Amino acid sequence: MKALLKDIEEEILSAGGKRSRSRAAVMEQFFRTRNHTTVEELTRAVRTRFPRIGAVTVYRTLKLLARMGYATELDFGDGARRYESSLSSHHDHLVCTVCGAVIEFENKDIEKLQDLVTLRHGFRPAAHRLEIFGRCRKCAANGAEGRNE
Amino acid sequence: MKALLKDIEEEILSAGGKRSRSRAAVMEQFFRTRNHTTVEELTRAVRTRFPRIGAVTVYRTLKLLARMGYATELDFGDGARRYESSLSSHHDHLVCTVCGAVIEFENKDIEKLQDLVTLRHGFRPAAHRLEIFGRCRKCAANGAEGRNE
DNA sequence: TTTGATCTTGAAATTCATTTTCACATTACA
DNA sequence: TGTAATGTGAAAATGAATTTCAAGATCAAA
Repeated sequence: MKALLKDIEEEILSAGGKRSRSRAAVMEQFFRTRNHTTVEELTRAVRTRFPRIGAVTVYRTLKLLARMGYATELDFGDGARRYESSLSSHHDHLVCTVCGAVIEFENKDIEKLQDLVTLRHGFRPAAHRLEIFGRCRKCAANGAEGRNE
Repeated sequence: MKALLKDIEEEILSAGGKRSRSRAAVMEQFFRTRNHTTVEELTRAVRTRFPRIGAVTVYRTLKLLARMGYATELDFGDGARRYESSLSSHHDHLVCTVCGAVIEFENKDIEKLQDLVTLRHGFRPAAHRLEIFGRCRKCAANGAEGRNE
């Protein structure tokens, strides 16, 4: 973790950037925080320790991490962009449209089939995103209605 | 097509809605227009024939169609929500981050694997979305840089 | 067909996430 | 240490999407 932050800082340096306390604080909090966090959540979290850090810096830092490949932008259709660390192994999402729960899953076979598809189209994949929307076990049992029903 | 519009109108009626010329015009244009259209594009198209129709009505109509299951909301990460008719068979997308080209593909095997995954989690799927981002054949050959590089 | 309740509309106002601007602070490196 | 460049935060700007509201349509009952 300590090492990770150092690596990122050095990558920024060698790309012509500079170190910054604010950015370091945001990055550390980001890799600490639960996954699928929004800018708003992360800003609040960072501010408990560094009250003067602005939301703009959080936006900028997350965008930077995404550009460098350390974070992934997500969209679960609720109007707020979410970010997750891209360091843990790749996974996709089951999103419950009733209670908002997000279940992560990993499926190598699906990935392999995706590679076949891209190959067939001469397409060079860089990233992908698979989200399945529906009702989680609990909400399906309750027979409750979802956001779009 | 004529029949489709009639069906939708009747579904709206039996749900307590009323007929409307504006909405009919938007719907007809929507099913005529190329896929992956934005509200802005569709508004412009509708207005060539009905200049007084407002963008608000287009927003409302597309949202309605999505709620009724006749349209699907998409997000290719370029800041504008897109809609496609959900009448043609389901497919997913390869999105070129260099030139913006969108290639549709269909893969039953991937869908089957998805069903297995949801089953395993007791999840009742209602919709899913799979987008693969990267470079299309042409842009990969050119060695050009993409939006996020 | 008139009436009246209800839905729909379009323009303008509003909301809300995100981006840009800008003056000032911080950092890197000579 | 000087200084050129990058980073910061507050406020302003942007832009897509939604809400509001008064006026216009539509439908069903009388």
